[in-house]
Amino acid sequence: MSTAKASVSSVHVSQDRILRAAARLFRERGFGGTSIRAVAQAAGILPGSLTYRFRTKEDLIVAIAEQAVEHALAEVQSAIAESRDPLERIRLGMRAHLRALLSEEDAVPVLVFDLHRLPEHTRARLIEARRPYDAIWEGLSYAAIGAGQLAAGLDVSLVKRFWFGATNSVALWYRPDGPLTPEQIADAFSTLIALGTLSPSARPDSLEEAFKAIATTGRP
Amino acid sequence: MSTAKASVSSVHVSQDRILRAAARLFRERGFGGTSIRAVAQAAGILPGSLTYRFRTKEDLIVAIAEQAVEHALAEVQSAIAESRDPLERIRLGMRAHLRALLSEEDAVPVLVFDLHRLPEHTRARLIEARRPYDAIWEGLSYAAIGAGQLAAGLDVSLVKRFWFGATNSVALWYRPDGPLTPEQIADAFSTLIALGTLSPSARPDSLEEAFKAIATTGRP
DNA sequence: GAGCTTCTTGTACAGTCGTACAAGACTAAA
DNA sequence: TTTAGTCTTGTACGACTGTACAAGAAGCTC
Repeated sequence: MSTAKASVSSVHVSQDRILRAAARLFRERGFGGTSIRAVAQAAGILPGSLTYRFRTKEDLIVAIAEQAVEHALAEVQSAIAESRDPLERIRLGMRAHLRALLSEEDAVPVLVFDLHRLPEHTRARLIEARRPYDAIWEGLSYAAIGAGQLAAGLDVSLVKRFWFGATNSVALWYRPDGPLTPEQIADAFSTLIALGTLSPSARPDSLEEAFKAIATTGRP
Repeated sequence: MSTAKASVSSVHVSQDRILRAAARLFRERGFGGTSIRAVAQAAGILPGSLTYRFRTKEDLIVAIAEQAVEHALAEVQSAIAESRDPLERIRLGMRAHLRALLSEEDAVPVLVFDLHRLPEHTRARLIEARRPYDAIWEGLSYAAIGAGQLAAGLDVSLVKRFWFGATNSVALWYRPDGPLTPEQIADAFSTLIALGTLSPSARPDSLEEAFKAIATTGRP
């Protein structure tokens, strides 16, 4: 990869076309359900050329993952730069995350949904590729906790899984011609996770009590 | 399927073994990544026998989906029978849903995560199979709204997607030997979506205002 | 145990899979 | 224009794919 990067711009474009085509197919049919030949055809090259660029199918999906991280990372970083308020930065970051997830960059959903069914070795490479992205969210979370904006007693890693799970799953039902824009969905989800859904009359007196009651004890 | 059901019990068991083996493989490797032969071997029969029972690969995944719905439906129905309070019934139902998702019945995650990448025709058959399950949740939602337990102004279908998205995604990271039981996770998620995550001091005065502000306008 | 149905077996087919590689076509520097 | 390096092509390999089917085994009813 790095050797190719040192080369001419026309090569780069082509590389990108291959990755886009592959990401789209992986997203639509899954990793196992997509053939090298199908990727090559979608990219407008012959299978042999694809093998030359990516020696194995695994190399291909790892390259896609790296592109996905690069893309999402850039989106999120530029989005959160708009504000200094930790909570607002999370909201803006989630907007960007969802935008990246739903954009034509099919690479992101591939990284989200195909990770768990890849060979162990490949999965490890992809998780490694995703690291910088995980790190940025780690930072955003701690900032909001430090500022006291999130309720005391919350299991932050569980909340993170909750939120990302909900947000990522938008890719499973979102249609570009649907009634809501990605930004609207992201904002709606941000509000839901911030405020909850109970009507005021049905809420308990002490939030702290309620939060401390959940998930504090482990397995029997 | 119905013809086989009229037969002997030993046949039934075998049918179930096939579906379990197939579901596990589909879950692990995806639909496209799993071969008929692999399923047959995992079930302890020869490929020919599998073809006899399920004429095509599509028939196989549809049968798995039907089993998934049957299983999850039974779990949820027996769980919600424990209470008459609409909100509590939703909490109990979600517990059951998550239990079904994480149980050894791999069929449920297959239905959740593989749906969107199947051929259109197959997808339609699976959505049809899932109908009774969707219906029961529809009923649970409306009951809670009718009882005024959910905040006014909420987009209920969006909340449903939010909650199911978060809950279903547990299957992507849950490990049986992890620190939390499915029930604990389900309850934690129920609390989160009920109460939100903001600290009391960071909450706005009027919930209604906040909820009405989200996702009420459509695309530009 | 005869007769009928249900299921399993083993093998076969035509097609596709991931990958390899010699041979040729490009491109850029010398 | 030569040379060296990069990339594409076309073809090939053995393994595997989903499905089909004749032949036989097993089970149930009478």
